[in-house]
Amino acid sequence: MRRRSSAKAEQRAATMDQILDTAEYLFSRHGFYGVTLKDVAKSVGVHHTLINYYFEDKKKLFEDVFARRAVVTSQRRMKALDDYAREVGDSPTVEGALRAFLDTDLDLYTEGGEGWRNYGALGAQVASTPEWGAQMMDEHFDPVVLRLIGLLKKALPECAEADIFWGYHFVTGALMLTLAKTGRIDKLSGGLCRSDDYAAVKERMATFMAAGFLSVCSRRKG
Amino acid sequence: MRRRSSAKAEQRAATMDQILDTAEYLFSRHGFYGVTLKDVAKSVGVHHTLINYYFEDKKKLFEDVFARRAVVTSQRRMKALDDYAREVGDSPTVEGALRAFLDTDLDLYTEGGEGWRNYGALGAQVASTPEWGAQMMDEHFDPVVLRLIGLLKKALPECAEADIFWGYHFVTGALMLTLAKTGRIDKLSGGLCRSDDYAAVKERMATFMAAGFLSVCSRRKG
DNA sequence: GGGTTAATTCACTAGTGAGTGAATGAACAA
DNA sequence: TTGTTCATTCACTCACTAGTGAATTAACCC
Repeated sequence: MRRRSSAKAEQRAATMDQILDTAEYLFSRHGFYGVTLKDVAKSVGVHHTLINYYFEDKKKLFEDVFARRAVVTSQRRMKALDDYAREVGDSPTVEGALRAFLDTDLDLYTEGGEGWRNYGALGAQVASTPEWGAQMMDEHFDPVVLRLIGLLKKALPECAEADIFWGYHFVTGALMLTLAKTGRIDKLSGGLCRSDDYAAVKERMATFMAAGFLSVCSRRKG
Repeated sequence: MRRRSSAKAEQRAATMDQILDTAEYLFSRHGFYGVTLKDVAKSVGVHHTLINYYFEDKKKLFEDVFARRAVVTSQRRMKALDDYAREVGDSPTVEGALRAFLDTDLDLYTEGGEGWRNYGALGAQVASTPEWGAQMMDEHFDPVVLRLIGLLKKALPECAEADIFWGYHFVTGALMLTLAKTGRIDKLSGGLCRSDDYAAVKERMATFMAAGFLSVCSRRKG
């Protein structure tokens, strides 16, 4: 007989999700070392040792927080890139590939609610953490990034490989700072632009970056 | 009579510099909360309470670390922008302005030795820290950034202001990820590109970003 | 309803955090 | 040489850290 999820199992899942959500929020704001298990527990309204019960230790909690959504965004973008590649057959454009990669993600952060926005800020922190951050990025995002780079190479067959990798590096830097949502552009622009206006970024980013790739890659041919 | 700096004063300055250098290194790798005053003191070879003696408290130490070089890079870039503006009179180009801003800084990180490279990684972290990071960036870098934006507006008189601010946002994101020096691009590119190869970045960045600005700003005119 | 299992809390350990105020000792000035 | 100044250390406080193992409570199943 198929097991209908019991009240216990539901409670378990709900509590774990609450812990993950809260930890995600706090980690995204204060970083790994800036948050204690007690902070998380207190905010959830639960005894702090319960977190050890569910997540083994603090590091594991952080990794679980990161992995939970990394899987989702990674798969989503992979699918978008696959769809795009199928759609255009053998002739992708730089902007088309970047749109599949960037717009898909920006939509997610726009529509995904607060949780996704917190995760974005967390990802931005992880991405610029030399310690174990780069390694976590590698583990979760290498496949989809290499898929994008494959398409870019196809779109720019004459282009030096290094130019494409550095171009991707610029793209990801810009994306990470966007997701960090620090509020800096708000003050800098006197309120004209808003850190959380992902639609404004989506409107500009792929176009901007595509032109960058083209100019760098054509520069040698003068 | 002018005071010749005594052995004591020299010692004082030397010790403070050592503490600043060490704190800079550690903070850049583990973040504010990931470093204890004892870590710093131990690494310098001094009692941990000496740091309180010189720097009041931990937060103040961090701010002093950040401010020490922020002043230098800010002034340097301001001068480079002024020089460039004078040189070209009333008709700057996007790429020219970006070169004055970016290349000047990248040279500094290339030639400035290990201290500057650590500071770069620290700055990258600060820039993507929502907490007090954005505020520190504001305080130290708003003038030079607004100077750059002034030149970009002149170079792109038809361009919407928001496009220019978002363009700057992309530029700074890319620069920060470069300075973070996480090693990610090394693995991703299979060793073809190196995180610490600022010369490679300098070679491409201004060109890349200038083309981005131009394409976004001309997009509306179809 | 009673034994079983799992979620949650409790009491505790062993260690670390930043910071303070008094003590030490060495350069300094007269 | 003697009293002063100041860099540095020392002894200590108080609060907090992650984590463990036992105790408690509540759902579950027959």
